[in-house]
Amino acid sequence: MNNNIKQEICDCFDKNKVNMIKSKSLSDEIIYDMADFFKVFSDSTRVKILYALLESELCVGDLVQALDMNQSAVSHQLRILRQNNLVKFRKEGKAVIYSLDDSHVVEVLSQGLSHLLHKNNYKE
Amino acid sequence: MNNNIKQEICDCFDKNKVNMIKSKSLSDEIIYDMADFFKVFSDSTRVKILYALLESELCVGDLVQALDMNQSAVSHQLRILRQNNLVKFRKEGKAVIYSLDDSHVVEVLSQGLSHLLHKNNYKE
DNA sequence: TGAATATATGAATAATTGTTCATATGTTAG
DNA sequence: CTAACATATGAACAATTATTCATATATTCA
Repeated sequence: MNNNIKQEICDCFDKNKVNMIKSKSLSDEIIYDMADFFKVFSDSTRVKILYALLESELCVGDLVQALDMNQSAVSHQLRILRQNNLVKFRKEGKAVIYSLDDSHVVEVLSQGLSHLLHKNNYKE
Repeated sequence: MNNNIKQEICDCFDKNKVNMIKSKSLSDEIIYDMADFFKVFSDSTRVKILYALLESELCVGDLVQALDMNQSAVSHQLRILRQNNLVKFRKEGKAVIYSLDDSHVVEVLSQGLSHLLHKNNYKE
């Protein structure tokens, strides 16, 4: 057995390590875009909307009913989802019908859910 | 007076659809936890920290150098990452060495990245 | 012991954000 | 045309949040 395991000592202000990290770091642009992408999923109203649209396309009025929320609040959040290309819409008469636009949405949501189910115990 | 009543319910209101959505909706508890989970990834400082830790475990001082940020700001964000079980730490002398705690972190980050790379064109 | 170092934290501040209210836009029916 | 409806939006407000400054805690070393 090899007891001579080299301990990884934290050499603070170790230029080599720091420079390696710096050289592999993503550009600020990508970092900010990434944070913004996840920010869209960080509001419960938007998550509710996305989960509802996972089941079916819906007009704004039906979304308002299903989520039991203020119409204006739903509209404002739909705008954010639209601007981030997570939902698309078509008009049908007076109604505007929203649906999921991005296949990543499903994956991101299910990843978040599986993370929580793994960590927590939710009762029925 | 009240001859200007705003209607909350639209004509396209589809009871069956709405009830179906309601019956399949997640509990508020899960929704809030999900939003909170993604909220952790919605700040650029935290994303930077996580990406750095993807390369190597790092003490706080090295993180501060690598990200070129205020020590206090990094510490505050590390606390949030800790509280959400995304990073773990061990002490080694005066230093506190952080590393990724959750396998989901890698998946979530790479999903966010692949989403952006598909959507955007980033220059070298 | 006390100085030096590494990290953490409370308070203050500035910036961002979600909701609500009121109203605007756009569509259809009469 | 006008009325009614469906949705969108601007402004105001409250709540949240990230950062900074100052300081506290904890560890090592002389």
